[in-house]
Amino acid sequence: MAAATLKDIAKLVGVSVNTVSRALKDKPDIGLETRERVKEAAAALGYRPNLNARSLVLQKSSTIGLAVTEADNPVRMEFCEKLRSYAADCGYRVLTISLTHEWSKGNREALEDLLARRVDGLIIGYIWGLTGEQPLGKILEECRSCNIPVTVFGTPETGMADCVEIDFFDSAYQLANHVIGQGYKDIAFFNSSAHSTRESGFLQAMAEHRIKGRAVRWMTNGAGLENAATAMTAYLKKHGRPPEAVIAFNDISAIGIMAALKQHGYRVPEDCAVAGFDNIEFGAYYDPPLTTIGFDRGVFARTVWELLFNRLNGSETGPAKRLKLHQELVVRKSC
Amino acid sequence: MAAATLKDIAKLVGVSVNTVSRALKDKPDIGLETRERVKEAAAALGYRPNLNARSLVLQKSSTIGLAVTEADNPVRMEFCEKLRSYAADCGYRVLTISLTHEWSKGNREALEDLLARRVDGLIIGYIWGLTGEQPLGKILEECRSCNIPVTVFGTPETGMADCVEIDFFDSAYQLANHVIGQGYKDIAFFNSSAHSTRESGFLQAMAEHRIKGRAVRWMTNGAGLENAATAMTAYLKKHGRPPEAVIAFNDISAIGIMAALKQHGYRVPEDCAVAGFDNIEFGAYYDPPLTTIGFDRGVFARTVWELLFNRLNGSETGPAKRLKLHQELVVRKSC
DNA sequence: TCATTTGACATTAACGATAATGTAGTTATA
DNA sequence: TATAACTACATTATCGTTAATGTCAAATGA
Repeated sequence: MAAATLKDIAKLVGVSVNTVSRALKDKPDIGLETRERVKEAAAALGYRPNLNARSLVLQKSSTIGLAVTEADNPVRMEFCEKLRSYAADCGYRVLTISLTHEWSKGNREALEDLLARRVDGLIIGYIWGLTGEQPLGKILEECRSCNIPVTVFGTPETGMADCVEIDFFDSAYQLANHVIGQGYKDIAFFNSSAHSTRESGFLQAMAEHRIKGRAVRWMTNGAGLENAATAMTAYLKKHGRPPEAVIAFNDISAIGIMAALKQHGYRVPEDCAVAGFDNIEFGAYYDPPLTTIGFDRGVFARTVWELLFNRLNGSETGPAKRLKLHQELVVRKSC
Repeated sequence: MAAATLKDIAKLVGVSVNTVSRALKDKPDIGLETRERVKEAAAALGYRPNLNARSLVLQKSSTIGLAVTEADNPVRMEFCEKLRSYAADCGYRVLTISLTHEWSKGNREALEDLLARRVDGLIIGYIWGLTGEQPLGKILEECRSCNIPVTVFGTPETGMADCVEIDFFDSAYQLANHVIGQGYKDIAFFNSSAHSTRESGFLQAMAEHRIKGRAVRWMTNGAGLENAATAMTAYLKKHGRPPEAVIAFNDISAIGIMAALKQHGYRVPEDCAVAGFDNIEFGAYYDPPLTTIGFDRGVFARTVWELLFNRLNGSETGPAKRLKLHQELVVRKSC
């Protein structure tokens, strides 16, 4: 009734449990005919190895934990899938969990759960605004003391784990220069609360062109559609009209902003140009298609995975590494 | 160096392993002072129970597997999160994997992996077009023979597992009636390849009003933005102008269709009204806001969970059950 | 021919946790 | 006072799997 075990196969074939184990793994010291009979019996019983038992005795699970925020963001999904694929090529399974930006009890429990399953490594990404804060820091410390390698990305580095950064300063700088190059002067940066790398790049570009940049923080939980729309509505109420151009924290918020603009009767880009970050698929299908900045997600996932894999196989043992990834402009009609 | 075990705590405190186990679980037969000392030592060592070992000896993992397609669809995400929450309330953890519609090797491997981790139950959802096909059927059969309860949803029932259906026939019927009620007569249903429940509901409503319905199948892998846009472009090329109204297979394809319409210079809804299914968040922020049909996702997730939970705790042992869930119109500006 | 190698298996121990059972020492009961 | 009952532990067995040894007969070599 329950799932078949090696013992069941052993009984059926009339050999010892160990012989079954070795036969199924094509190890030496097993007769040809015995091997055949074992495999047949295994197939007949629908045998499936118990990974829990295996990871117990092997002292490794061949599993890595992947924890990201905003898992419904298409960009994340694409990343997760690529990463799963790279890991699989190296013989690792991936357990994915989704985190929230606010460091809730749920986040901690979800990560604890991965550790309780004895993952061999951990990848944590896209967490904002809580670098070095107690909860994440404590997890990282525990991982270090247990010798579990961790790679983080999309979050300011902590020094406690390998880190792949996306160069958002440069991205914002590039994006701002593009917007400025279009001839706009009254440019507003719509920012999320505690994230300022992009803002700094924006301000840098503005300063170099001696334009006074405006950064609006809408101070909400995350850069979602609704928050962004609300922020633009508030902006309009305060200033009476939109800026000439808006750079949004990401594509999703850019779309929220465009929606609000249109709702109030403004045209994009004629009355207000809009650009975002991430290059999500939806952006290309909005009206107007969204100008944005993004990167090759395959390269990104591969970079993150290799960082972790080098720790897993022991080929890298030094102090925490730090890599930076570049983004490229995608110019469409919104700006 | 490695993670702390009960044995480590036992050694530190000077008691037996079993005493430690019982102390941490607040079971009787343990002295007050011993209990304290054990807990202190556990905290000091950063002890975290090994779930693999626990599930081995308990013969249950308190974990259920959740497999859905299109995990980047916001609707799915919301569902997954609610389900996780309900399961947690019942003491179950959830392992989530994402499937593809085409029944690839990856799908099977991912499900096998869940089974190999000895999940206590399985929830599979949003798989199209392969009901009763070998791969899924075989998995369901294996689950049955291992006594692992399964609940499926968003896919035609198989008779082999409990099933929660969304009443897409009725939904399409409602939606079509709304569109007809708006006065449109030349209405096209943009369908995905192998899914016809919605189409049937649409045609039924059309027939009742003696209007000739048109159903276009764009025959692609999934109802994504790009496929939908391509389909509408093809429609325009073929007919020279859009229909008066379009009902799309889902909100995502509705947006793709609207994007294509606008790209060719047509206005929505003036030149062509559009409606979709699902009520995704993006729809409310599109220009124009999308008319759609959806349901309370909390209720849906709870329904699915309870079906499985009743099997897990043995309160339901009969043959496969089948439930149907109703959807409600969300009328916005696009139609 | 007898020691030695080799092939093909069986046996044992271990992983970490838990349940069932065992056992001193104390307390309560007859 | 003898014995049962209880307290607070320790011991042992078990889950499914794998690695490290053990074992025995046949094949090989000197």
